[in-house]
Amino acid sequence: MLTHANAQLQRRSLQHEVGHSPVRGCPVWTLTGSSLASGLDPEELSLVEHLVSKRIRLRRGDALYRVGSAFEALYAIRVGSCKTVLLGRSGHEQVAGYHMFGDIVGIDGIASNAHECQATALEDMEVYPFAFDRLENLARFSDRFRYNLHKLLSQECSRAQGRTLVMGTMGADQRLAVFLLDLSERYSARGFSPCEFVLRMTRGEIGSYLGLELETVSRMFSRFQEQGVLQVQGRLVKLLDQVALRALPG
Amino acid sequence: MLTHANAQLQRRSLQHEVGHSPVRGCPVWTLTGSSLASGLDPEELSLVEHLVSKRIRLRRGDALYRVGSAFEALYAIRVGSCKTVLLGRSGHEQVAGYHMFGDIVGIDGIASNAHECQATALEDMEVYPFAFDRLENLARFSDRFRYNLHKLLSQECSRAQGRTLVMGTMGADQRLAVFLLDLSERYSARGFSPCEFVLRMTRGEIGSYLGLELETVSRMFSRFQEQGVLQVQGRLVKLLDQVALRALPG
DNA sequence: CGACTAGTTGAGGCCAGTCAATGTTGGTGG
DNA sequence: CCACCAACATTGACTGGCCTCAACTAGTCG
Repeated sequence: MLTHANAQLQRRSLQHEVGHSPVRGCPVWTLTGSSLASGLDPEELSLVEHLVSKRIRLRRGDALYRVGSAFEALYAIRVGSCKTVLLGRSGHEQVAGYHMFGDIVGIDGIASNAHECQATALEDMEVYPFAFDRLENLARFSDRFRYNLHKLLSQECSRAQGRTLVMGTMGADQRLAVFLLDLSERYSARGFSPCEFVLRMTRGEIGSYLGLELETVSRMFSRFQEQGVLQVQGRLVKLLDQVALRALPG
Repeated sequence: MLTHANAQLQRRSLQHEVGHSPVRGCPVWTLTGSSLASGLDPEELSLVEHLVSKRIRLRRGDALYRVGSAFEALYAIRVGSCKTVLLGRSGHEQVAGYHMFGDIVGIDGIASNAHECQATALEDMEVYPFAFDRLENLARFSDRFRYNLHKLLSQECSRAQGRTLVMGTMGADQRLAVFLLDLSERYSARGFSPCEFVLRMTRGEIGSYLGLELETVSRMFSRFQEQGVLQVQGRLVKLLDQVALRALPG
């Protein structure tokens, strides 16, 4: 109950901050918040906006796309958050990413023209689809937009590569610390508190994302709390000692 | 001695296969072998070729670029192979990738205009630099090339993401199996034997790449040999039972 | 030859996985 | 309003896989 109210509050405060028209308007704020539209002049921005023809609503648990789905578009998240899940053979699955409003998902489909993972809403969502052929077309005319698109793709690489370093060299406590600091930074970049936020994932999903078991994640939360580094109550997390948290990873 | 002769042989046989002009010529074969130039018509191909102005030679151990180097170009590997290494703070480092001739390296620099890892030659190399601003420019005019470029970037993402799955969910034996099968496939795609090849990395580098210690890698090699799955002699690997190897992961 | 690097193998310890029991939360219907 | 249920979370005990430390071998180069 409290957590939900908190989310509401956050959402409202963001809307205020970026000062966008509350509903139905063009998704300017979604885009300017994203890397795709940064630095575009008004004319280019207008072109980008006109790529958006509809808005997709998802309920918690719904899939935006599934493994093997034909790749048609990138999706800008306007409201809510989702996870992307990779399926290993034998049903073994792993959370590949966590995406919040302002993020762009669907990049995994470009390589093979079919999505390689499944995107599942962690809460009710609204996303704007951008047909990829039209994005590519736009990239032909706008130097800046092309640059942004390349940067977006490249950043996705960097992110994934950073994760391999985390998974390959760090212990459970370090991994969780990195995860929390990443969340903190991303919330902060969106105008929210970097010290207090609500997790949208279960312990199991966090563990899957970090290459750990859910029990281990739970234990690490408890240990951090004992050490006074943070405070946890279910999915509500308060970071008390960011310095200590940052000192953990090597 | 034998291994080196083997490499020589392999190299010559490839040259034969793709039928390129043996030396000094334009790097057509390098490009057509790569994803960047696939499907281009002769005119476009010519444009790509003209992007190449020089050839860089590296000796084993030399760095093609270092962490923090200004990002200027992507590099097509004509001869040899290299590793890319990420540096965690506190000097901890991790091998991020292994790249052989026909591959393109340097993508890690796009996101922040500076390289995020270091590329080090594992043997003597020859690479062709492609100034990135000129690549971007070309991407403006050629739809097909733009598509290839996006695909290249996206594939890099997929590769990294696949690695996180390996590192997050698999045991030491499975990781090594995946690694060997990946090598096998890549050699095979270049016209070499998928069953017999020479590793260009030390046990320590393989371990770093897989998130394991060098002793563990060594032990896994020994175990596989005991089981009759493969045969190892130093860096020369012969895959005897690919079925068993493929059955391991998943 | 000696110094060095790469690789193999063994012994022991620790971190995280596994199994299992219990506690907590949120939603549903009597 | 409360009982009930399912999903989520916590905690403990035990196990095992991988890391760590260490000794030894093989090949390389000045």
